[in-house]
Amino acid sequence: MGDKEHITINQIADEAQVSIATVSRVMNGNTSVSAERRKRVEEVIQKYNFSPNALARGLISKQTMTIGVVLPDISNPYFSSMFLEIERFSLEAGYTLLLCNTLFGGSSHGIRNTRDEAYYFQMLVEKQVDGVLIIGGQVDLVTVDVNYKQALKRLSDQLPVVVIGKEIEDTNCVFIHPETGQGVTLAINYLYMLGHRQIAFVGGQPNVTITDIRVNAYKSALKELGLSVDERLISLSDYYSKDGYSAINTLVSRNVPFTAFLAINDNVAIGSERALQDLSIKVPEEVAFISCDQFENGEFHIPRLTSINQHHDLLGRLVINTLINIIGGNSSPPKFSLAPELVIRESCGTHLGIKR
Amino acid sequence: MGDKEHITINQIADEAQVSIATVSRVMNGNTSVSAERRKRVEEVIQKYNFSPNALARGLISKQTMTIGVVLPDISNPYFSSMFLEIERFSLEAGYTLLLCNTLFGGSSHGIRNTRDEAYYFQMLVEKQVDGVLIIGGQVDLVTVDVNYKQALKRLSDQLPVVVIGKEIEDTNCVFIHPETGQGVTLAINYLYMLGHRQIAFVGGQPNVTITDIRVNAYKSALKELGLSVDERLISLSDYYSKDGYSAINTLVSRNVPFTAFLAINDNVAIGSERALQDLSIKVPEEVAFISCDQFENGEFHIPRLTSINQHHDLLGRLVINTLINIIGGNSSPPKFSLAPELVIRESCGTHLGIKR
DNA sequence: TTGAAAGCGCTACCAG
DNA sequence: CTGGTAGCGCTTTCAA
Repeated sequence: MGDKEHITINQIADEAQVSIATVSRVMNGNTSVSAERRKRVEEVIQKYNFSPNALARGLISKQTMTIGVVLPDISNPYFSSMFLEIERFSLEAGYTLLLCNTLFGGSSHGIRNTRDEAYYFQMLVEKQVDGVLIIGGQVDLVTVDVNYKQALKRLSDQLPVVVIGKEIEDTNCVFIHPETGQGVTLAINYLYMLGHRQIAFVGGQPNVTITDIRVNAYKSALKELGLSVDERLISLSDYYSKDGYSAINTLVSRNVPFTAFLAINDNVAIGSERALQDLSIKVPEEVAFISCDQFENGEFHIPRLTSINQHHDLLGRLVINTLINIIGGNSSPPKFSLAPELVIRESCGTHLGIKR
Repeated sequence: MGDKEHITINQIADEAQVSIATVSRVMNGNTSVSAERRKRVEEVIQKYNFSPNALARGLISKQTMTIGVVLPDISNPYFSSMFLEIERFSLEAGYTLLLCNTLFGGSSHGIRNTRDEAYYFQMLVEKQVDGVLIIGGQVDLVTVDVNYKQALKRLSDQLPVVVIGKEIEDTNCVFIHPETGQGVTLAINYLYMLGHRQIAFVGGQPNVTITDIRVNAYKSALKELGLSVDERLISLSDYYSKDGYSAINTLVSRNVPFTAFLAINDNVAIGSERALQDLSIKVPEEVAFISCDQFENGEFHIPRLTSINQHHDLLGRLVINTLINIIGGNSSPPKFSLAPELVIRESCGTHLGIKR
């Protein structure tokens, strides 16, 4: 049972022989308290290890020092590394985070939630969080569901919301949309430079903005280089290892030759490589690849993954700062540019000495 | 600014021409409301999309339907997969989770927090969470810090606390301590069966319970098989890929031959393999290995990782259920056994056909 | 079935 | 500098 004792400000006031107003002042660092009383109060607080009830506090102050973070799947390194960065900054600013995994589209574990994002939104409003951060999920769909959009509007009508993703009109969210196509161009150019002319694209859920943008960037880059686009070289699936595995199998079954491919992220790259190995296709000798989104372990992979660092950590920092600023009343327009960086390692078969 | 409008129960009552008591009844599914009034109230609630203030609610009801989860690093697959499972069950029971990454011992990213666990504990108490789940961190140290212990005691004096880890006396926590040595025995026996006689142990932070237990199990298993224990074949470090990498380098530099090793988890295994590759030692031909703790991507690795499934998901389910039961007043003693399972894949060089 | 009213624990205003 | 007190928004008796 949760029936453990709870000290209140009244008991502290009693024992310290002062009014609750004075105790409150001491707790909030108000200067208008005599040294003697302050000391007395502090001692009693110490003695009972008293911590003020944040509910009561929040009821008056209208802030809970809590921020809601809504994302699809924390077990995905993309989200977890960002979350860590977000938490670090929240902590410094005194905020705590309510994490909501919507498991949109299913996680790597195949787990699915029974509740949708609207449910979480409602809950966050009820709990009076000071703001909400939305990182992926339904916002990322190329065409956003009407109900979702409505839920998002309602949420953003009630509290500050920052979302990582492309703008959804008729809502009051602040949208931060990093350029994610640029890196693809970098990658394609690099592969071209190495002599590759048949380059495939592997992984990523169809109809999700990031997939869309990258596929488009892929096509544009190809055209820019005077290469033709063959739709059969595009094999989408999802964002996990198993999806890289299946995507490669699909791709190979189409019998269109390719000498290199772009994987939507490191997980997909790993699954892809596994699939190629099972098909006795040598990597990187026969097929080179680059991942569009760098995760943690890539540099320990065999071969070490050449991939694009999209600076998720910086992005995380950016969004939490933006949100906290908005909560604080400073609506500083989020100015930023996170130029992606091609990290050349071994999965394209060369070192080039460019290593950095 | 967070100055968005907030509807309250009063306005709903006004508009519906009933008392706030009636509105409250409607919201809480109390039957003592006439159909007519109920309908009127529901319509107004709908109209304004009213959600009750959980702070005010919690102030009276003494519960916030929020649970605090304290763990070292959510970017570690061990924790994230467990968290997902925990969240799923919390959700069903109506709880939301406050996630606290203590970054104890530093994360894979090298990030460290400025606050310690005691700070989080304090914050969770203030926010009146209904219970706390502690998964790793300082609890896992072989000798627990005095201050930490005191903080833990204070926390558990004030609310229900379930910790995954070995018992720490003088606290009111419920401890759930899965057997983690058993799997090691399985692994060693398997390696022995394959003919290995010089088996090393790689990774894991020294002075952390789980490392300790596994190293001890490793030693016992070796002795059981009539093999001698050579301390030079034990190379500890930490739990990430980079740590597997460094641990192998240390190990090899000692010049004690080994034909197989146990890695503390899949991350370490991956880093280890990379190190061996860099040393031109062939895996699994020259050195076979098994990971003690299976993560997500192991089956896509080259070679596919043979590792031990410790059933973290089940453990997560177990602990959250235990906590929720305690919160609900049922102090059902956590009965369980999670027999680890050796998942044989390729990193020991054979398939054996045992595949399952 | 209904509403009035008493708080939950705290902050902030107002007098003194 | 200090204490009294009016709420914050809600639930829950207690009468009606």
